[in-house]
Amino acid sequence: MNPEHPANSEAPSRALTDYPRPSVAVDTALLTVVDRALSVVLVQSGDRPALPGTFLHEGETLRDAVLRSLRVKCGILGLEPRQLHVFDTPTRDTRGWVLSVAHVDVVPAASLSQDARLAHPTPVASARTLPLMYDHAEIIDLAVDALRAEYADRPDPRALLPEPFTLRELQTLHETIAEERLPRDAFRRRMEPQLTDTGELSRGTRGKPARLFCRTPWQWPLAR
Amino acid sequence: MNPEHPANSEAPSRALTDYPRPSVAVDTALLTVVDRALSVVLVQSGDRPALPGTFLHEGETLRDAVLRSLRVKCGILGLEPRQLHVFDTPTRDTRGWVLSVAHVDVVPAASLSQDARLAHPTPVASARTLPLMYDHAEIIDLAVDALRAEYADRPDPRALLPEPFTLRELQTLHETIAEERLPRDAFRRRMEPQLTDTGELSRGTRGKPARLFCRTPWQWPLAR
DNA sequence: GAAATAGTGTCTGTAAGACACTATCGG
DNA sequence: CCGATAGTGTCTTACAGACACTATTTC
Repeated sequence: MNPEHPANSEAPSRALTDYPRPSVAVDTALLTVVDRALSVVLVQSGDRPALPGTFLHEGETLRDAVLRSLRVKCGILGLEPRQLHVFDTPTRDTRGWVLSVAHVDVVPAASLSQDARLAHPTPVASARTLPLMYDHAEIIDLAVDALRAEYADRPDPRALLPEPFTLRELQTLHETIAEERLPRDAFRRRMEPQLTDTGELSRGTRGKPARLFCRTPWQWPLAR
Repeated sequence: MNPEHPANSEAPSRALTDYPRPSVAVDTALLTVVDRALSVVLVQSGDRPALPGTFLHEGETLRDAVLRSLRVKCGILGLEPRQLHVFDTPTRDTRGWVLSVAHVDVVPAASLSQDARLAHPTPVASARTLPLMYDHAEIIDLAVDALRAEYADRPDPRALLPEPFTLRELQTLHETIAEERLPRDAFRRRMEPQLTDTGELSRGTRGKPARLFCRTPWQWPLAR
């Protein structure tokens, strides 16, 4: 923002609202992991699947608009949306001049199973084959990249796993997000110092019981 | 964007423009390196220094708005703005509801010395002490972080150095951006494979003449 | 006991930092 | 020759990947 706006440079007495303004929307790639598949929540929008989104209301922050759209369209609460990119092609929406601020958010699958009519988790591999609207395929790619970057060095930073969990469960989650196998010993060496050992062991599983861990309140930059 | 917009869900016949819309601005941290100092271009805006910015015009992309603001306010052409973040606090501008899309762009110092009345490169360390407007201090921090990330692994990706250049010149530039000394041999080992040797040598300098290099058209991901 | 999984130890290759040494210019 | 800078070689340390071995449970 800058005071050298139209109201100053052309006609100081005119209000900002005398100049054309775009509609501003938010669209969110809500990611989750169901059954070892990295998935994105799609809603039905007219004849096509689409990411949940809404228009920004007056006096509302982008974050609040995202949370509102997820609440209304997916019945989801309490998340941490993160901005990805503003899509601004003037012709991207046939109804008029619309900017869309793409977001990513992440939620455990257990939190969204309330109403399958509203929220439809779809594996991202399948979603890529669907006729999505506007820039939604691109938003999904940006969201997945952002999630992978978050999970590259830290154990489950978005709290997808219920605590406590074993290292095996953590590794399976990270492999699902990375979409590749990870070396077991290197994974353990990197993650174990960042976890808190509960002292308890898993029970009822096949094989040797595994130690159970909790997430450690985040420390910068991997304190020693 | 999503068809479940107000015009659909509340009153199908009403147009998008019947609903309140924000003004959308762009603000750009235009970074450069002058005289071994990482600097940001400030313009005078009313009584305060500020980042160059403008309001988005109808039918214009954010990129074009950034380029227009740099052209009009700094006399600069031909750059590559990159989005950083959308600032959306409803009360951040006293004149009304204004969103600002923060950008970073980078330009060689030689390209902006045309009109000192318009463009004022200021070392970022000094800029941090100034009473900047709105969120501009935060934008500068985001811009510097983005620039550092770009320069961490690649030789002068924003083409700040005129070609050809010596490894010493390249290292001095990278040290200025990182604001720390870099180990000479490790820097050489990492950067030299990513450069093209011109076969020429520097002349007229003190000490042994250095080989002159050009940037190599970018290869992913450091091909071997 | 067999199968399965957890946890640990060791070797090797790579890359970075530290350091030293040689090479070649201007003065 | 001297100072200064360029360029190269080597040693050490850190860490990731590969691999193997031991430990402890269920069936």
